[in-house]
Amino acid sequence: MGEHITIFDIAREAGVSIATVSRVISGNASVRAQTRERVMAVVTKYNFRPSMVATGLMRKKTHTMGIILPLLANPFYSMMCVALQQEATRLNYSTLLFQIPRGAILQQDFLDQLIARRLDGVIFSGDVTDDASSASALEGICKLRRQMPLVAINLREICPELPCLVTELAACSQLAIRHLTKLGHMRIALIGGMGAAQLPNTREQGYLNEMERLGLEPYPMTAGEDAPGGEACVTGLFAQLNGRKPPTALVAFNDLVALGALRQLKRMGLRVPGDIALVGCDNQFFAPYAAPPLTTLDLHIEETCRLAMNLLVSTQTANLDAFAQHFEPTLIVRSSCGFMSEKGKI
Amino acid sequence: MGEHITIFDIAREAGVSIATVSRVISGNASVRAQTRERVMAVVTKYNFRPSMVATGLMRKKTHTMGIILPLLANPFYSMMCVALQQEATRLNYSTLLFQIPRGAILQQDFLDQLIARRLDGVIFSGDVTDDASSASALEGICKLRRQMPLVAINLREICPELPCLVTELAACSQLAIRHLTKLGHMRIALIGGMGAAQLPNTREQGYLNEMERLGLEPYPMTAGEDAPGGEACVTGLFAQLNGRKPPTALVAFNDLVALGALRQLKRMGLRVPGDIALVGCDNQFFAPYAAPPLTTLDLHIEETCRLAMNLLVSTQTANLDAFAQHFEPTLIVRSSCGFMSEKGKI
DNA sequence: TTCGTCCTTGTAAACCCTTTCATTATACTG
DNA sequence: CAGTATAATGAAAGGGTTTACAAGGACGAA
Repeated sequence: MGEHITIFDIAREAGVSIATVSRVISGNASVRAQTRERVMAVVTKYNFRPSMVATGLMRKKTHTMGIILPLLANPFYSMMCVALQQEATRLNYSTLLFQIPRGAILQQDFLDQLIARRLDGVIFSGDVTDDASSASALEGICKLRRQMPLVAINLREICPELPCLVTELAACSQLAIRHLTKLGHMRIALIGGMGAAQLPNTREQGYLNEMERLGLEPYPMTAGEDAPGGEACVTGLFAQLNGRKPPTALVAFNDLVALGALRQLKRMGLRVPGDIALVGCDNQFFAPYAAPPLTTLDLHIEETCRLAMNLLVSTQTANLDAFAQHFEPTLIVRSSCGFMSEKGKI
Repeated sequence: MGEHITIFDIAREAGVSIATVSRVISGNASVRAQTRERVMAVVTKYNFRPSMVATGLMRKKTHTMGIILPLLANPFYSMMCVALQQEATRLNYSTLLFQIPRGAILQQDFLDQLIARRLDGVIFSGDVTDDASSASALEGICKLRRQMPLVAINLREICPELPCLVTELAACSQLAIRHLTKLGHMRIALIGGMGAAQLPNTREQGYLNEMERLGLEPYPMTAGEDAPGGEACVTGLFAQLNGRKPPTALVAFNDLVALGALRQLKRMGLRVPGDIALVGCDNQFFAPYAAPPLTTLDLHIEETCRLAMNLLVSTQTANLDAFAQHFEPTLIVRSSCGFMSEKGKI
């Protein structure tokens, strides 16, 4: 499209040097009022704005933050994206969005691109699993962190050097289980997840630990992270009971899984919460609209994201090595667990 | 974070001029094999990649596309974002995401920023309404289009100059209504929307037109675009019946509205599809998991997005003025409308 | 008047590349 | 082996800014 107007054009038309135009625009140098006005007139006449790629080159600052998330198909990550992007805008930054599917390791090539783009910083979030791909992703992140400001969300304390905001994911399972035991449940299964029982502060760990603490025997776990996964999980769970009595309550990895579980349970003729209780996680937008409305956990992810972005911006001035802040989930009670009074059957 | 390594460093260490390094990297000029190797060794040693901000300045190409969408809170737009971003990545572009809430007009200030960033192109999508804010947004878009490559999705043919990919939204209502009439319904209401009855190719228009074509009397419309809105819509609809018999079928503006409607209907003691049929729109991920699973319309938005991004990229070489391509929605039948046989009650 | 300040402005270097143009090295032809 | 065509390289300009530095002018003090 047509040529862009440059600072030279403005300078010529205003009858001053480019330096003066630059000073007028940036506003951080003294310019005679009369000159300023003359320049501003031309500037507004053409809607002139300095090319950010040129200023980026000079100032070594692109005013752009990278957001690296797994596929946004999971609305939880959409929420994060929304929150991060909005806060960035508020802070006068733009956001470059990258979706890297879990498992696709953060290859050198990708990291190099981030560097080449001279981003001012990067926010990273994603689920981590026990397997090798996660380890290598983590490694990539740590490497990246040495090259540019980076703050991680929910990456747990695996890379101690990483400035991290972490939701207490283990506490999610704990809260869910406590809620259920208060309602009288003792046979509680965790459905969904991505196989991260070895890692600290995961829902899997939280489940295992809390069950042990209460002297309850955990059910074998089944992996899954979306609605179809949730269906498969309950099928799988009931298939590998091996004579053991079925659970009276399910803790889902997230609301998506819960949604799938709901469907499969209905298919199996089990009523929620009448026959089996269910608690989700993430408090996603559809949770109140499930049938029955889902009891779930709110992770306060928007607040986390806001803080993360602010932190990232302030990185430029402050040192955040090993910064960490923790967020506690809160239980949102709706009706998928029923009420104490209904539970005479334990 | 530490200084970046530049092409000078590479050149010095490899004992060649920066021009040669540049040629080796870009690969589009002849360099003696031996020299190339020597340079490449240094390049890989340091993982050197030319700064994209510098190349952006030289080549006048940032390899960055802007994506302008309304709030991603609506998973339909998340889907678009995912699809657009993925296709961009495939085509070797990065995407800068902007969420501009509908109503927040596309101010000059925002447009100027897009220019200042020297984006290679912009994809725009959003709902359009009858009111002034939409008109002004459209105007902003048209203005932008004169300054940089731009393709619009579902913006209808309002700006004839705009290269557009458009889903036949009016056809959505039409398909839904036909499906319902085949099942015997005659009292059909449209719930949700944003007040766009005046505009061509909107669900609202489609509803009105098709009802008229069939000689059926339309119900007054109620606005809303998310799940809470859907609840309000059915409440509102039943409140302003004025003695008229209630509808036996509801066409929802989208699946979110349908979800809300489902909840409110249940609250009112109406069973879906037993007492009232419901069709959604967008075929969002949760549609199969609603109770009952939602009959809805698939807009093939991923395909649309893929094409849009390809188009945008090709804009650089081809002229797309007034390009337009239309996509037909397809009906996805699940169980929220029941089956013909159930309907003895008309 | 003359000197020293301060304010305003312009000149030019720098940022990190790509690319044109000129130059030198190599290969090819007769 | 001379002469020419071609391949490989380097020097330098250019892209659009910011900013350090220098210079000019106004002004008050001595």
